[in-house]
Amino acid sequence: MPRSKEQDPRRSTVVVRESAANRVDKQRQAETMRFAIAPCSLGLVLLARSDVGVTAVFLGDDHEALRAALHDRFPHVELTDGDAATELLASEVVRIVDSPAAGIATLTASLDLRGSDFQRKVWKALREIPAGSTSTYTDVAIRIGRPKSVRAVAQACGANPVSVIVPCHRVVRRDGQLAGYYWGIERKRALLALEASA
DNA sequence: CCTCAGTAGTGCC
DNA sequence: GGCACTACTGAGG
Repeated sequence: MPRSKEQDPRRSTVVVRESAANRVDKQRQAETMRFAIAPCSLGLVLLARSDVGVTAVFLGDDHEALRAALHDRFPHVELTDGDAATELLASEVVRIVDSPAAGIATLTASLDLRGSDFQRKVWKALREIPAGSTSTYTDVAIRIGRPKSVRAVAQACGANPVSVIVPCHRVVRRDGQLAGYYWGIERKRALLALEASA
């Protein structure tokens, strides 16, 4: 599902724009990300991080598929098994998923979000939606000052590389329908149910 | 129910 | 630059 193309802006080349200080020199030598996979009530969660912060939180049912998805997302990045710190972060995400009341969606690590300016603006807005509540694509569009960019907001939600932590699952249609979820609509439903009961 | 147009960001020529 | 995608929405059959 994640496209695999040379000039996908979510790619490591964007690091240049994201934070010049952390840029790996033109990717002459590949950047490295560590990742860890842990089981949770939704299946498996994969967390990846760069030297800057968390770059990905994927959901799935299969170790290999998750790893492949990570590679699709960051084709030029060298992936290595997580260290203790990465495993810890993965377990934090599991905790946030399985007990949203305790989690309060804060991770003890910074995020390294790779995307366009517009996408990061959307993702930032999503992080302001409190657990247990929902917003709509229209509301988010208004909040970022682009009231007509409703569909683009939805698209940006779908491109969110850091599920759960950037709670794109809390955005639903104006009419109350759940709309879609990259990791499966059932997971979106489950996440919202867990948060609602917390 | 269903279709349609408006609309804007992004992917892929 | 161009064209075809959408996790949208409100209006009109």
